[in-house]
Amino acid sequence: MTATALWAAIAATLRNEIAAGAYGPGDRLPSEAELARRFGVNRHTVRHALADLAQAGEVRSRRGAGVFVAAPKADYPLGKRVRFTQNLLASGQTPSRRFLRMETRKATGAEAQALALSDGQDVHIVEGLSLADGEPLAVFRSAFPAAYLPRFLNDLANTGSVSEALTAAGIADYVRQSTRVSAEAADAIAAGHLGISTGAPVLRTVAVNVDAQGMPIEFGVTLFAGDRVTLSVLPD
Amino acid sequence: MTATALWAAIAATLRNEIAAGAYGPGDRLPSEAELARRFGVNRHTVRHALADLAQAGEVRSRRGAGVFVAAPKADYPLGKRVRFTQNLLASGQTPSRRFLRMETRKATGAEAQALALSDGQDVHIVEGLSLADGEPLAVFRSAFPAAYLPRFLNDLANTGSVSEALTAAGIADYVRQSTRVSAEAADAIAAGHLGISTGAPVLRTVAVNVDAQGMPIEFGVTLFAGDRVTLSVLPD
DNA sequence: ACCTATTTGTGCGTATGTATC
DNA sequence: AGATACATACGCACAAATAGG
Repeated sequence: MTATALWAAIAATLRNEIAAGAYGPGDRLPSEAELARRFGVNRHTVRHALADLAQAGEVRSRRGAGVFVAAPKADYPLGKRVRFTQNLLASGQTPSRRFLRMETRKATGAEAQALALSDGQDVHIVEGLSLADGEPLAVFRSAFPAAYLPRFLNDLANTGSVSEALTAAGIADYVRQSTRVSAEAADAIAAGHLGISTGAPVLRTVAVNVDAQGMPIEFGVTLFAGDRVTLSVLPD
Repeated sequence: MTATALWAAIAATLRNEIAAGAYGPGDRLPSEAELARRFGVNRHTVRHALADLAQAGEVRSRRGAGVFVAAPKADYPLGKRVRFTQNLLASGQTPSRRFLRMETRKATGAEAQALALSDGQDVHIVEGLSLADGEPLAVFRSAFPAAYLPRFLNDLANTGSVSEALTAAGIADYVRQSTRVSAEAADAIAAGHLGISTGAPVLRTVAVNVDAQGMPIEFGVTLFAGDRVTLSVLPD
């Protein structure tokens, strides 16, 4: 009597080895024939195990080429703090940002409401991409109240970091006030930026971040590539 | 060269016949041997097709018994006083729940890990729909540790409320330990339940809830219709 | 441009185990 | 207890896609 099927044991072994880093994302696993020899089983048994991994999205097979470890979804915590860079560094990925557009203009209705601005006030708009290991993860557009942050765009252009630009303006810390998450199909523009196909699922987050005094500092809309990101909601 | 694989053609044929009503929910399909004779293929080829249906949740096989059509879109047991207190909805809608399936079985690896169970322990499985104003919002599957909640399914069936069933087991309060949110395309099953088209974006949440002592009580996966739901993440 | 070895995909046949009826 | 039905596993063969020389 076997408590667990052979193929299940092999699948578990491969999962452990992938988790342990024996095979990294993008690496090719040994061929089915090799694995069959190694485990002393028939190739079909290995295939059953690999099918289990593939169904869970952990590997991807290409006929004629091999079976490759899939890139893990970046886990993006939605805690109190907003720290894109630290989040990704913690998961072993190298984050980067590419700014696509910066400008100062009058706030739209939604922006003014979210930032508690009166009508006709200016906001700094920053649009760009967030990348992990060079792969686009998300496209964002954020609005900051210009009256409170007169030199924000200059500082941002110089440092390339939102956090540093805010620090330069005397805002040492800012936290998430609210975030709404929804799913939608990517339009052509978002798809182009994220390198996915139009209609592919994306996560939309709409967030308001405030400083230590509760003053709204940032109103941001972010679209995450659905196949590359998981948002984690964790109690603080 | 076959444009489509034999097993894929057989899977498509079976899907059509199920959709056409040749086999209704709960009905048993012809045995693998019969299907193999009918299609003039090896039994393994039929199994490949059936595995495809099973993976999509359209059929469910029971060793020794047969393969049965799943997805009773029709009604199922239902308690009346359903208390679905979720802060996910804009006010003014009347929430309800419809339970599709309840059973007790051995925990899968993921379930055991999330609930901190040792191998081979039983879990109660509850599947169902969450609705607002009669419109399906989400389809969920939750696992509860059977050892700690021996009478849970009875209580749930009697009360129709997860909260009340947990209260009856002495668990006055349980809180979210972690929730992960991702976006994906709806498969045929989820699309059918949610009344959306296959491939439409859905929100997947994977949550672990714990009791006051930190004991994992519920491991739940929920798929929300992307165009009907926004999840709000608010600091406590 | 072509060939070849490698690798995954499909399909068949057989045998045995195990759960259900 | 026996028959039925699904689950697992092995072996063989060929097709199709890929990669490299």
